[in-house]
Amino acid sequence: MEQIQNIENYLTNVGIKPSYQRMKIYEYLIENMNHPTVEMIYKDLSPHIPTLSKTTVYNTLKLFVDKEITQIITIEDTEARFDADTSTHGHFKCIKCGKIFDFSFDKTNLNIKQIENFDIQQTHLYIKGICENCKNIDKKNN
Amino acid sequence: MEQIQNIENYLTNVGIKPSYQRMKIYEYLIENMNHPTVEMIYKDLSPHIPTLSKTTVYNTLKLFVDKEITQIITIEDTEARFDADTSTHGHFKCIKCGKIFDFSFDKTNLNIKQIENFDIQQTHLYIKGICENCKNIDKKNN
DNA sequence: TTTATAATTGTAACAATTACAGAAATGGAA
DNA sequence: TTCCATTTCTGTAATTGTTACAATTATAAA
Ligand SMILES: [Mn+2]
Ligand SMILES: [Mn+2]
Ligand SMILES: [Zn+2]
Ligand SMILES: [Zn+2]
Repeated sequence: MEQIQNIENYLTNVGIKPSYQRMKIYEYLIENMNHPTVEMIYKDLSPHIPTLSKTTVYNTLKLFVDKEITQIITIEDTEARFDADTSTHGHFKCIKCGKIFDFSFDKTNLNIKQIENFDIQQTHLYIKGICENCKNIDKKNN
Repeated sequence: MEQIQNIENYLTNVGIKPSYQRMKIYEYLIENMNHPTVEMIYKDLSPHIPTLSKTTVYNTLKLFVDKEITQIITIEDTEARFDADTSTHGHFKCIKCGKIFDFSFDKTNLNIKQIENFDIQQTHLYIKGICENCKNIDKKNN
């Protein structure tokens, strides 16, 4: 209710006309910070917005990315994931359970010499491996 | 000539039967460290191997990745890129000229707390922006 | 040479994404 | 209100990167 009100103002402030679909999709993104795919967003919102088209999900996300209120996570090469948290932070993907975890890192002391005169606009750190929970499950089974 | 000989031995050592196609594709990867796409590899090798199939390029790259002599670079969400340098190193993509630059970074001082008990297998650092050359071109035009 | 196995090829299938044209909604001006 | 222009949304078709699969070809041992 009030959340929607906030979203409406927020979208307006960044120059996006707050249509019902756009508000619902943005609301979904901030309530589900688990880096959803287009498919997940569409599947979950369809019951509540029966007329929703997958094209609208694609168009809306592209608009959000253009206006820089959403970032694309390409940690897997199969399909894109979306994140309403546009701050620079890292992503860990567990190859066992598939879950994607956020983590923060210090990009100031990366000490990168080769590109020090380059103009940096986006920094993405992707780490793959096995999360603590899956590690413990593995231990038990051995 | 001799290069091919080395590649033949190298592939054999990592457990890959060195067919002509596989040797040529691996040779292409180490001679073109510009992180080619499947399309680039296929286009460039086709004239020299007229019977080459794009499926063979896909199959061969998957085999190289499985045997860990090649890594997949997913810096763009459109198509996969391949890198015969499997060491942990960063990639910078210039959004003007599209070129992808390698750089080294010290992953030890990233200071990541949230995933310190996780089992890390791969680390990918992708940075996007404008390279020095394109920056200078921009300056001249303003 | 025969025969089994592995590698390659070409086509079809698939899945994610984009293009596009028509329908619906929106927001003034008359 | 009605009319009209513009924007947004929708559904389908097209496109693109990738994978599945069956048939062909190459390889190598018996
Ligand atoms: Mn995130
Ligand atoms: Mn590289
Ligand atoms: Zn896990
Ligand atoms: Zn450049």
